[in-house]
Amino acid sequence: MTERFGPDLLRGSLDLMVLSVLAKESTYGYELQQRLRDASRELVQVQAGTLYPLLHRLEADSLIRSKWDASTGRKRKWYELTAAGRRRLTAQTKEWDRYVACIQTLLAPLRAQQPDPV
Amino acid sequence: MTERFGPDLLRGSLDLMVLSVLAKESTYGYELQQRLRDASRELVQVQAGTLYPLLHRLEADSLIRSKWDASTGRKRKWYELTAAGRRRLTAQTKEWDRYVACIQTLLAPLRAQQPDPV
DNA sequence: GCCGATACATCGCGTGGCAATATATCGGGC
DNA sequence: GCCCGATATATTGCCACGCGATGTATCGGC
Repeated sequence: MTERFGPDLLRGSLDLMVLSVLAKESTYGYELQQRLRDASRELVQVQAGTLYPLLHRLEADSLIRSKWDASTGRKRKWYELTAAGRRRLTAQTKEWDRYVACIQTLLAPLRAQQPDPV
Repeated sequence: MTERFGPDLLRGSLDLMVLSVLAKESTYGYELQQRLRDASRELVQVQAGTLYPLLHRLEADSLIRSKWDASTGRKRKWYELTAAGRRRLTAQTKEWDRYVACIQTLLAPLRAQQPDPV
């Protein structure tokens, strides 16, 4: 039962995660939160005070688009990716991969010294 | 010629990078900066205004230890890892690996949709 | 002597995750 | 009918930290 990831780690890729969830399927804030929690085995627990401002920010940047809808029973704010959002997602994924590869290289000699436990 | 990584990305792993450099070899601030720059092909360019406070922070947490020395020609503040620093490095590396694996899982369905260009 | 590289330091700014708090609605148990 | 916990969104203030700007000092080459 490992702890959830700290704020500094999340900072680098929360946007990416949210965009990727919305790329799979349009949804609303609260469910998005559950989705991230479940898909990460409780490791990514985005707080409400983080998520909603984040969504507003993405919308202000026209990366996502929102629409209030109560037809599914409850009044919810549904979000979907825009074309710009999809482009950003692609770019951000590439950026993330580059970053991971970079750190991997930096840590490589260290791992050689202390071989990783399989 | 890709751009250097943004502040939000670095936030998650700058400590880790600095600790890993010092694990290989004790050194001083300015050279540490060059080492990171070179080892990352210019992608990680830690600013002086970031590096020095960071080193002070690590030292305050007893993860590194410093010593002024001018015997190599110039007056420099040399840093080396403490035992606690080595332990932290190990822990932080594990945390990083877990995090990367987690994001990898979240992004997996996306990559399946849009297969990565070899 | 001047200038650029080396070397360390500090300040103020902006960003963004977080806890706390607020508000409203819904369904189930009693 | 009423209460309570889950659902659902929003805002506020706090704090950590990367960054640009700026300051200071030393060294070597021209």
